[in-house]
Amino acid sequence: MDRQRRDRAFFISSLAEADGRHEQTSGDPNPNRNIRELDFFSVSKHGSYQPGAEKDVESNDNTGISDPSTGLNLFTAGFTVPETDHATKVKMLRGELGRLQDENGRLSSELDQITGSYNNLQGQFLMALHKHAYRNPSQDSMLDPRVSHVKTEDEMSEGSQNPYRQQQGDQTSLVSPTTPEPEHSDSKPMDRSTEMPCKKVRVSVRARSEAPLISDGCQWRKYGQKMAKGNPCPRAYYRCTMAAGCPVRKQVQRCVEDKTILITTYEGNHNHPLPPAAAAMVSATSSAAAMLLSSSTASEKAPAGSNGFFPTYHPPSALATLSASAPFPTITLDLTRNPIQLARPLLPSFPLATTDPFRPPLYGYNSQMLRHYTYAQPFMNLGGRPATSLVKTVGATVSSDPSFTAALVSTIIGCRGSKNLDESSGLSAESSCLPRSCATFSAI
DNA sequence: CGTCTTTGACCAGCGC
DNA sequence: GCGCTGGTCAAAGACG
Repeated sequence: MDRQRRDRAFFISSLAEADGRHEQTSGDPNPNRNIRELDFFSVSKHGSYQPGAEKDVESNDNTGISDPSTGLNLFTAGFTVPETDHATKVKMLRGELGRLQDENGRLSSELDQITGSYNNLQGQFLMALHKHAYRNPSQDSMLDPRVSHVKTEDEMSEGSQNPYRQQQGDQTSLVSPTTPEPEHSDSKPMDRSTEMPCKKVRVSVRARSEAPLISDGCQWRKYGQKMAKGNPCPRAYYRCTMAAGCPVRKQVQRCVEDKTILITTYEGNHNHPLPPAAAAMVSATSSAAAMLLSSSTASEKAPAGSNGFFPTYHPPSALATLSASAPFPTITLDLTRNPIQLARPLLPSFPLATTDPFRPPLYGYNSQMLRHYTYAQPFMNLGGRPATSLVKTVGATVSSDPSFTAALVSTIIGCRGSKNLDESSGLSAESSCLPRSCATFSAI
């Protein structure tokens, strides 16, 4: 392997040398550009390129380079450098460089296709999971039977006896899960089952804020306030006003133990595209939820060993916890904890950037999860309390109940607004998105 | 004047 | 059945 690194270093060094000598004739305004594009090979075992490495070249055995992290043989063509004719040398090196660039582009394209196919398949898999759970509610042994068969919005509307809602024609018709399920009406289209009937799954976000609200990018209208038992601070009720009939509601209340902590609980799916900040909020929650949902399976797939860059997998529950014992299954995203403690344990054994093709394969995570994880950390406050972990229990619980997993995914990850994540928020891999996502959780 | 917040009342679920 | 609690409504007031 060391020999291979030296060969690569020699090749790059030779190319730079030759390119520099003929820079004036090549007409290339950026003579180092090509070298930079290949420079990902130059990392030595010490983590940096060794300028003098080429001096240690003992021989060029033309065996090629097989990078174990990619399984690719990117330097297979054996070539020798004539020492007498620089023009021939440059010509050959340029030809080799062009070939490698073509191959690099082709591989990048293939990687994009594979990544896209993977994400597509994962989406189909989650959809299939959800449909299966919806059609087989009897298998929901873990959950409270009240939630085991989650009603569609139409079913819930039909079952509502609330005169206010009937009067207003509120399509969202939030009905308590204990409401008896109405008889099915043939007049209701059955294809509404695809609408992810999992409204009652909730996402709770804990964040330190002296302000009465945290800004999450959506527009909210306060419609009520109540004193909750056991908490001297009132609980405020908000509904989303970004679109008519948007069923999303949230509750805001201060933590009884620490009044600097604001607990915001979201419920329902947005029926409209999300603004960038809100999309970032959803994405952060999705990230935590996704990792939570994948914790048990990912831990099985994680590689046995670890190194400094790909640490051994730890469940993400230090940040996100999930409770199925509550009246509604609730994911709690705790942003009050110390990010330094959380950064490594949250980081599963997968690459963070899918744009880098020279990383190990994805262990059950799609690119959105990975990207969102990377920027989910900055808005965590410092100075939090020690992290607690419910994860193993949660992970086992979630993995043992596909219906709950599907419901959770469809509510938080597969919500109708979430498809706008990357479109509206620009939450691609660009690091420039970080400040915006951070602002998502800033106090207003 | 339109929008938003406040707040008392109402409703449903749950436990006793 | 009754009381408690959580959630919601809508009239009234505040605000720009």
